[in-house]
Amino acid sequence: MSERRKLTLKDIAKDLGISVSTASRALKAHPDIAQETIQMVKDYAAKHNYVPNIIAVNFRKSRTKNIGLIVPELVHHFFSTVISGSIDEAKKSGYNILVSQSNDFLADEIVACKTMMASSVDGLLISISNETYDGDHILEFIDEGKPVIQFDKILEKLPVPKVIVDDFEGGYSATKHLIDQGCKRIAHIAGRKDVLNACERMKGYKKALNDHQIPFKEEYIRYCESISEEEGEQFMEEFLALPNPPDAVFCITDLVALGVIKALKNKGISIPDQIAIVGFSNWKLAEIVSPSLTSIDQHGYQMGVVAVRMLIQKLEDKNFEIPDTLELKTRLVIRDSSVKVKA
Amino acid sequence: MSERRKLTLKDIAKDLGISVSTASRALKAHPDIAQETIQMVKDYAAKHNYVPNIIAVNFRKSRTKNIGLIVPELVHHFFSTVISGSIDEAKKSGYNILVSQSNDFLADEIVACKTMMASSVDGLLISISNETYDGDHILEFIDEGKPVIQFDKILEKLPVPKVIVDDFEGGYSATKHLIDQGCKRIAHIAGRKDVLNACERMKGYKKALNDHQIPFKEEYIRYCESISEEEGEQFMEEFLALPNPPDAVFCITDLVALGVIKALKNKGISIPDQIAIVGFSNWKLAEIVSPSLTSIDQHGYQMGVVAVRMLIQKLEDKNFEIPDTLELKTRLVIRDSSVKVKA
DNA sequence: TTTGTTGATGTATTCGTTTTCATGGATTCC
DNA sequence: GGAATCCATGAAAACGAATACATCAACAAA
Repeated sequence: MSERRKLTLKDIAKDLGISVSTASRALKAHPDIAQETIQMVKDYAAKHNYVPNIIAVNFRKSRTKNIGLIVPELVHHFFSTVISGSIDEAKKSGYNILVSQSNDFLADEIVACKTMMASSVDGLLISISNETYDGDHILEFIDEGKPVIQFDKILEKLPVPKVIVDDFEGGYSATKHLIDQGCKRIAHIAGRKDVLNACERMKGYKKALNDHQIPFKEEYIRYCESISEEEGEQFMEEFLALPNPPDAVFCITDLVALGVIKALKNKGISIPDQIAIVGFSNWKLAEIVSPSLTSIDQHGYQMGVVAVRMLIQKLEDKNFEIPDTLELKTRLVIRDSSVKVKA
Repeated sequence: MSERRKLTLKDIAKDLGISVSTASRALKAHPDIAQETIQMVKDYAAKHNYVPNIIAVNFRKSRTKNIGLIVPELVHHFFSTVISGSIDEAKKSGYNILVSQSNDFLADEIVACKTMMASSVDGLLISISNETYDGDHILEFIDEGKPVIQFDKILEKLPVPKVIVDDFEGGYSATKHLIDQGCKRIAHIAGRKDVLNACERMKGYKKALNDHQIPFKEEYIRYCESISEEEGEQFMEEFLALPNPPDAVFCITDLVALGVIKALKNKGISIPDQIAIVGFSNWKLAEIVSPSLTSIDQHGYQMGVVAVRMLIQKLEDKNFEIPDTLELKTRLVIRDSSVKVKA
């Protein structure tokens, strides 16, 4: 109904008897413009509720103020935390976040990249899929002069800055915590050997054992393929069948730990007294399961914030050099699944 | 490095010795243009990898192809499902989704609306906060000629189309399911009386009781304020203290059901044999808890898809009339927490 | 031949803002 | 008194695509 055409600079100029350029400059308090003129224009603009046409501005500046964000999965506690952080941080500088998901398929990831390119984002944040071993589709952004930052799941060989969690430290502190609880036979259900994050956690695990004179035993190791609850359950059953079963399990992720808990409950084995458990990622479910699950928090929100902040710095100042790798520390969140009552 | 300036229509026109307008029209196969010319231009464009400058196009058409999406909480299983659906659907038509969250505060919601307005979205999808009883900030979009659709949590009095879940039916089928299991004393932990969804579920609950000649008893009703696990636990304890405790509980949400389960486990009461439980929303946790939780699925993904589809239809065709209210049916997902073994 | 019609293309304007490059008056300097 | 220097402003040209309107040839109808 109120078909009021939007007020433009031209309207202001005409009404005030000045030129469009003066109006434009006055609004940004350009030093060339007289103080009174600036006041006059600003007052007029405020009174008539002038708001610059952002589409025109973006066109003029050839930018969109949109930042692309590609994650493997959107309906996922960790990633939605990251998204939440990036949106909040981007908003502060007037940027928007466009989210897309790869479903952990390379093909979808490539499509997502193309879509982002087509909607002409100013820059890209990406956490790669499990299938991504080559980053040509990502490098295209660089070719177009659009900065890119990788986060969490990264392709190490890509010459693109990275924001990651210190998985090594996380693996170390999870394992050390179990050692501190008096555990001697600590198993590890790991992720795929070709996924970087998983390897780092494994390294942390090994280092912690080593630092405390506990021998590493291959029989206490299993590798997940799909990082599922079912795998956790199955591997735990295998561990229980060993002549000398472990007294603790460090799991690559909370979901796997859930499977482990299920297997132990089925056998009537008490957690943590007989077997202590630590997960990784600190998902919502860690609070929810019983017993509640000790886990490693990855500061997803913070990761989103940091990644966006660096990208925007680069966007606003071409000369800004994004640090090559930024590692966030993890945090051990102790809950019931790992704390042995002191005898 | 490759500082290749982007190919524009002007370049094509010059190289081909035609005018810019002919080039433009040829690319969209305008009927005025000769077939050979169309072919020639298209071939050239394909060969030189011409991609129209979307920022210029959007400017010319005064649109952004961005759709705003405001939810109470982003890190939330149901809402991220909705987001996932809307993003996927929007992508099909070349639209982007800009997500923002209100944290269930009115003030944040207003800010989010302003941000959306400032980034000049073409339309808005919104699920209101718990504090929103007045929609002036939402009507502003209508004033600006930008279509709006409410979804899930809606303000009924707002003259703005709504996509909702049939909460009444959900409440009814949850209750009926418990009745079918042979339960006679069915309690309901409800939501706030001033929240529409909660009331509808309550109505469905009452109707189901009534249809099966079970008297409604106020003593079996509790109202949550914050819809928390703690409330579920506390109210369940209150129920247990009754002279004649319920043999089933229908909870406003899965999280509340979780609290109920916790309370029952503490008391050593068996689920579902002594007390059966049904939740609502079918969050991830429903599969995870033990016993797994019977719940009502709200088809979040589908809701996102539908809402976006209608908004886009309106955007592409001003004359399209969005139906005033679209109700999606719920689905009862039966799990262990409610199925009594037949004696 | 003249007029009308159609088909294919070109010209010019527009969208709203920013920015480069004048312009012209006032002041200062020699 | 003329040149140099400011200062404040305006005029105009971008940015890239879409489009209303103009042109002009070829051909058909009269």
